[in-house]
Amino acid sequence: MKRASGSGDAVSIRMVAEAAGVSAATVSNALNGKPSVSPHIARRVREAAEALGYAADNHASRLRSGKRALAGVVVPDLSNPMFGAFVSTLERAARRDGLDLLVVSSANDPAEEAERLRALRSWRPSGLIVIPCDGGLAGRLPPGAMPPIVVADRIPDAPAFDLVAVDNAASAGAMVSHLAANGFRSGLVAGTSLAISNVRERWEGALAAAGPLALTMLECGLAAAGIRETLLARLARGPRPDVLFSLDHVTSLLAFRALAELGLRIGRDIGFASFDETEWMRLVTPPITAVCQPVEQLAEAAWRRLALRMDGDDGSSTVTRFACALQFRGSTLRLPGRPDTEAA
Amino acid sequence: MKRASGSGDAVSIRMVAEAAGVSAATVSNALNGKPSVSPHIARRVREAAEALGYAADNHASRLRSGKRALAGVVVPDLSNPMFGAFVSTLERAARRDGLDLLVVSSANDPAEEAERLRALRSWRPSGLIVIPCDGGLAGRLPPGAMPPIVVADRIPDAPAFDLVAVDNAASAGAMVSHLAANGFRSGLVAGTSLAISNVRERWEGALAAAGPLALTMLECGLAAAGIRETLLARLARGPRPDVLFSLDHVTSLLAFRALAELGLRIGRDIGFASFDETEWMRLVTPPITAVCQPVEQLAEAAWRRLALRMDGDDGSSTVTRFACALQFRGSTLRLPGRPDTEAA
DNA sequence: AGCGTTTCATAAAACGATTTACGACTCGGA
DNA sequence: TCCGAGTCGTAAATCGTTTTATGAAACGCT
Repeated sequence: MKRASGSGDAVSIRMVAEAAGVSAATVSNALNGKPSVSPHIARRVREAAEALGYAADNHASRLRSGKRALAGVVVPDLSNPMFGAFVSTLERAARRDGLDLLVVSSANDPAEEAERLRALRSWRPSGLIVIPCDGGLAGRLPPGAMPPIVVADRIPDAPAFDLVAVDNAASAGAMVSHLAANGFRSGLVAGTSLAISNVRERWEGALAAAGPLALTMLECGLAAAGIRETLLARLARGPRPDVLFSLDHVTSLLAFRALAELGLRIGRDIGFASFDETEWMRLVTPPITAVCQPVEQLAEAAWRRLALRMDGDDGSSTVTRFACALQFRGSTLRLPGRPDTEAA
Repeated sequence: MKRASGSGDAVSIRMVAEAAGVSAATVSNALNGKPSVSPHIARRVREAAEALGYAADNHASRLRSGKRALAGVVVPDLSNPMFGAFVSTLERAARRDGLDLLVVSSANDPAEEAERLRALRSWRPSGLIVIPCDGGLAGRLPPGAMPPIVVADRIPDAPAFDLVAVDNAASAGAMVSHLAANGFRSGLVAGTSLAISNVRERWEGALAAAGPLALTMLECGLAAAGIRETLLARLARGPRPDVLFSLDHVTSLLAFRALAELGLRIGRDIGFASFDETEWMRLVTPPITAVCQPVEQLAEAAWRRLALRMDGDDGSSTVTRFACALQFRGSTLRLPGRPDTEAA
């Protein structure tokens, strides 16, 4: 049988040595391609290793050699497709550099995040990529030496980290310009909370680019139920905005449903745009205009940055921002009820 | 500064020992709560460890003690939300048992899968959970001793593994019964390939439960472009089926678009149901009837099974199947063009 | 005081690999 | 024949931790 009970009966370098009739050191040298072992012996060793199904124990190997072997990544929630894609890309990049990836989730909970960082550190990873659950990451690092850390997507309060993120302000601004150009005159901007850096940056960027478009911010909170309530309340009473711009995909989803619930037809009664694209936005009728975050680019860049740090670059911390692509779709065509008021 | 260059300058047990004025062994005993160390000394050690920010090196620890510390999980594609949710649940379960999770992706490529299994083994994980990319997993295990393996979601050709999966046949059957009861008389069943066990089981289950509903299978292949072409070709010419039942979420997505492209109105011109639910199905109009796979249950069950094996259970391999919930929605209401032909 | 038990800290031996330092051997040249 | 320079394999030291075996001190009892 191939399967055995655990790792206790794994074949060690000494067994290979014995089988090949050489010393353990020679086995190590041969398998690691050291030139100081003759081709004849090297072949014998390789054959013995093959026959026994030997694979060096990474723990022992790393312990003695100190070579890089692991990197860690902390995300707020793996079941979020965006983070899934992020980790997926990261994993491929790490593998290219011969590192394995320890993946942990903070469940969007600061305490959990601190705990997971602690646990991660015991594996002595050569580097860490973190998508923090809030701005307070710096205060949650375990005491003592830490490997280089690259922060992605969310902006920490302390500027002491390398940061790779999306150009929130510019992208939100571009979207708002598009809305203004299409004749929308009043906009409701919905997001979870301005305490979240991404949301704040997007709101500020939108505001700065608003021009003739009058914008109002609506903070909906972090819980799904609360978001729904807040949106329904605001849309049901008071003057109806020309267009709704939601600043994250969770709010977008709930907003989409709220609009349906209220009988507001997207593209006819009200315009709709989303920061952050998910699959359904292309499928509904009309399809939803959205800001697409370049997740793969983010992950690639984060890894590149980390690779530099792991190679000893100790320059001051950098900020890398990526532009988002804008997908203009049917949900933000000019409103039919309004005349063309383009002020060119 | 808190951040240091790498793991080279990490504080070791000896430094703690020196700081506390005791031996390394005592530090180890104290921190691991061994009763043989007096409360007075234990406190001194804990304080010293705290002050220096000491955390034991897991590699050394695992090497010497042989205690369980890592488990591995192999998925075909982390950016697939279903697998993301699976890994997410798994990670929480593993943590509960004090294990960290090494996550790797096989990119749906058998060669890559073999490679990743090899790499994983060098970490001497106490257990492995694998969602194989095809049935040939057994042939891709690296030679030599392996830890216990639980296979999830996809069914391997060789029956030598513990298996945790969804009850494909029964669920597809239940869906087909629903369709038949709603008066649909001809159905097109679309899936990637019958060579994939999940698809095959679903098709066979559907067929067995068809009753008065005449079913045809349409294999669309694995590439997105090919799936689209095949669907368009089949739907454009020949007799139009009353209902389309797609057997996986990728095919569902492409089918949804193909129907739109052909101008076929779901729920009016043709019924539509999907095996596997994704977010958009609740959002489009009409919403799509779907079979919902209990991903979290799958992950929990897979971990429970693995935990048993890691505890030394060496009974013969088991198969655990889970029923899926069916969500009946607007896409499979009785077709308006047809009379009620219910054969009570 | 003498002696058997307990209590508690430590020195030393692992764990499985890599690296260092050394030694045996061959070869070429004078 | 003898020496210096290469080749190539190995014994031993080492990484940071846990475990085992040992022993010193304290205590209770006669």
